[in-house]
Amino acid sequence: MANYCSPLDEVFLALGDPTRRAIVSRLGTGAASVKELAAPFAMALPSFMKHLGVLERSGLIRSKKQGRIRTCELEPATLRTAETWMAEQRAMWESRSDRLAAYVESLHAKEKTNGH
Amino acid sequence: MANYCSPLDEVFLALGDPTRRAIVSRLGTGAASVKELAAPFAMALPSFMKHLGVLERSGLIRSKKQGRIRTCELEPATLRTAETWMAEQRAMWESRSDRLAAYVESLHAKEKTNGH
DNA sequence: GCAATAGTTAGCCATATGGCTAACTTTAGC
DNA sequence: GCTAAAGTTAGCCATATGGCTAACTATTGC
Repeated sequence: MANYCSPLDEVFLALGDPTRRAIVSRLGTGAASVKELAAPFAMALPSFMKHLGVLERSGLIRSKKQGRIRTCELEPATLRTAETWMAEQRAMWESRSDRLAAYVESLHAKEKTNGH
Repeated sequence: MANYCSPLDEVFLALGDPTRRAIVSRLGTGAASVKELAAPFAMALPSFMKHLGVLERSGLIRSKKQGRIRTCELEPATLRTAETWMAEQRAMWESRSDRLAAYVESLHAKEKTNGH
């Protein structure tokens, strides 16, 4: 709560685009240069660089330049924070629905002892 | 790949806002009316309704109106699809880094047998 | 050292997002 | 049936996003 611009904002926003998810996917198989990453996309380089910018700002990827080549790499820890948030939500929902199921169960049991 | 506007787009975009994540969090504890949901936020109702609209469009929540009250509820299956995508990415990255570790390990072993 | 390669910067454009107010529409309650 | 409550619709505004072209910078390789 009191999320005054959480890093999660940037992470989820970054993942909310198919191009960027594809980049993350690709980087899951190993580091790559900007040119390699851009190759599959029918998009001008500057447009593509913006996507990389968003990903890097979010912390999902890291990059460094050696000579004229910039190499990008996944930062799995960041992906992890998002996964964790979602797991927490699911846990909350599941514990609640477990209690609900237990309650419904207890109603059934009561009904039975009442011979109804 | 070939993500011509995947539902994941909407889901991740929806989660990329603290207000909307808070709503999801709140709904994890049980269904609620629009007014109840809106109460914690210093925001005009129409603005708040837009957030609900985004969440519903993404499939993360469901709502129905009875009388003058609209009740919103979490759709955990949708949250699940996003969690699954992330788990897949992690799996990919981990299997790759496992192979990498194994490779490094094999190099060490080789070095050892070479008496170096 | 000159040309090609790999990025980068600047600036334009259309559309989407996230906020607002004001006015309207149903219900629910007295 | 009139008022208050709970949403909804319409329309405005500023900023962000995602795309482009054109022009520039810095390395590399011959």
